[in-house]
Amino acid sequence: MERTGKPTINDVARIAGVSKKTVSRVINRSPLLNGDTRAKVEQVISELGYVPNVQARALALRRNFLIGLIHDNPNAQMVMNVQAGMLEAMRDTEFELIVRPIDRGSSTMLEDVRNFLERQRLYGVMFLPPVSENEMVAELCRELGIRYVRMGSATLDASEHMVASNDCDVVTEAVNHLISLGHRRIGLIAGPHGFRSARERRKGFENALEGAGIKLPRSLIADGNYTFETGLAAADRLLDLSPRPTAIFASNDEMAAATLHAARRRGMSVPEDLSIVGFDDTAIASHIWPPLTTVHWPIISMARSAALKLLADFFGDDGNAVEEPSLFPSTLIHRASVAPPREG
Amino acid sequence: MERTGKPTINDVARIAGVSKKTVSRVINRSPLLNGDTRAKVEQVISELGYVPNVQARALALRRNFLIGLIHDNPNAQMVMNVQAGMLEAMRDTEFELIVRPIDRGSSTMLEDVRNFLERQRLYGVMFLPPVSENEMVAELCRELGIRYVRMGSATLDASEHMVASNDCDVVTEAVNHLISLGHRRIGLIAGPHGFRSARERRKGFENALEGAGIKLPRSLIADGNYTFETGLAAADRLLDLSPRPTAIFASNDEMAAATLHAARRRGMSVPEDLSIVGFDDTAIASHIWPPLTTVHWPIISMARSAALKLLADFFGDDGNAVEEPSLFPSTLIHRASVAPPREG
DNA sequence: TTGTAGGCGTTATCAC
DNA sequence: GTGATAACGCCTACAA
Repeated sequence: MERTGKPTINDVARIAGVSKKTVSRVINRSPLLNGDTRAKVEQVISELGYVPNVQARALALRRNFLIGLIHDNPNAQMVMNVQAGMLEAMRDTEFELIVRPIDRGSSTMLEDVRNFLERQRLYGVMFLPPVSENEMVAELCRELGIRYVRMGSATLDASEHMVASNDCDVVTEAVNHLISLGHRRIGLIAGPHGFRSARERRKGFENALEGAGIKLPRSLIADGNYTFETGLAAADRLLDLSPRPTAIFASNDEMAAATLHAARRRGMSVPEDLSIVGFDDTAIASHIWPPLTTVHWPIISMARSAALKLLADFFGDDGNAVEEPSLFPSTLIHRASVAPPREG
Repeated sequence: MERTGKPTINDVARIAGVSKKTVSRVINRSPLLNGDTRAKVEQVISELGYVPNVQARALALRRNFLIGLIHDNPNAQMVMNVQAGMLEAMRDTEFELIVRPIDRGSSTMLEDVRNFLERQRLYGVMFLPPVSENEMVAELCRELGIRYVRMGSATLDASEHMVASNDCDVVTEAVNHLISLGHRRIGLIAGPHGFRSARERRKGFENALEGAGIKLPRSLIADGNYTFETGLAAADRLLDLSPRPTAIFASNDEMAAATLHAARRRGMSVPEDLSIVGFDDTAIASHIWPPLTTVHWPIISMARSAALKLLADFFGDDGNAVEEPSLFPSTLIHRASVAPPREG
């Protein structure tokens, strides 16, 4: 009697003595259903251990319940936080998260994304920086008619497609803080050129100096690549200068940690000989000694919000739902890696 | 003429003047196909931009192309590395990765996993520790007839279901190294009780001391929870002892970093006043100052191997494929956080 | 409130 | 080699 494989809607219908459609109604909680019928069907469902087939459902509904996360981000903690935030929004829904790291750099990157989106026919996708900064992926989504949200360091798209932080302003705030402590020779370890976030943070840095009327020798800007190793090299370049900078703003924590590393390696103490400010507030920032003054951005909230934007149509019978914000202010976290310079 | 939505196999068949089945054969690279027919169909496919619908395919084939990753692991870098390793194995296949963090602790954990597996009908799942150590999830997979692989600190299952490291032995090696340098008072910051990895590492620690005939005061073992905060508290407890330990093995890097943090906070220098060994070789281990001596385990290789085990049936027309290993030896990485004790 | 017929886009069967 | 026809498991019309 028991066929191999799992029971289907037909089995339930047959055993419960009703039509498939009635079972379907039970599954989908149709309101117009006799209580007795429903009870009977539910009874059979639980006896059989029937579970609807999502693939068949997706086919019939012509849409599935998959949300994609596309990223080419080197920061593990950030990606995990994004996943956590998105999954929080998707909790108790039938949506699942499918992750797709891609290779920026690769010449076929855009084709890869296109293939992925076309094949999977996702309900929606989220893009993380830096790939999110690429206008062509947004264009692609529009062409394919697929819901998308981009995460970034500045507003690049319409509100329903964007969650952004205010990198530029918060860096200005951070550097102003250094200036207010008396620092004048402040170094910058910049991020990679292709990254919008790198540009924003650099702009914020320059705005602060300009606002304070400090003229900036070009040599006080060193290029990094958001990695520890490049941060180390950049820090060494800055610390080789004479006179040395008394403070360094590194465009992310990884490079800030490298700066600390470089300073210690040459016997300098932090913050006495050198103040350091990072960006991201990743685990390393609070775990190294001394703990890093850094910029915290609410990644989990941003990701949750992004997922909710993606799911807006799904939740949105009540069109008057509170609209999700698209700008998420970052904040400066004061810790022990910053102090006034030794010699005023 | 253009209907809304994407072209289907029917459109291709109609325009190419062949049957659906022929188109299907082209898609699936059936060998018995006239070259002309194939060329014509491929022409139409590319003109139309036709992409097969994976949901329909999944329905017809009665299996999909999704691999699940189930974890409740607090270590972001580890999870990301696992994802990277699995995706490496899945590259250029039509498989996709769907991630599912779960809440250990939750009383409905097992039910959640069951629902997830039953609904999604995945091709296979990978479990990360610590949930992978739970025998009931393996039991569940067997019951549901779903392919699974577990990752762990010791061999818990048959080779085709397991990728394991040798935590116990490598910790013994690490502690022997400390002993050979002259350390006698060696502290342990243990991991949480529920974790097999915590047990293995503790066992390795005890084996080394026993092997050297060192009797271990109970107070030299402090409990941690694999988090920075608990590591900090545990380290403080050990450093409050008198006499102090001259070396501490922390069961993971997070807690080792915390130990370093605690030591510096009280003005001790590392490794002069205290040697520290961690476990995991996460980014923080090499980035803090001094860089941590720690245990490296080949997570990416393990994850790649695990995915290949999952996909063995799929790849495995050639049954004589090289079998994937299931034991992956970890290695001790010597860095600057270890030195001989100050007073012999 | 419930059931029937037909379709979603693909693959398997088995003729031709 | 190729093509009707019938699954696969569900859902949306439209009837009853």
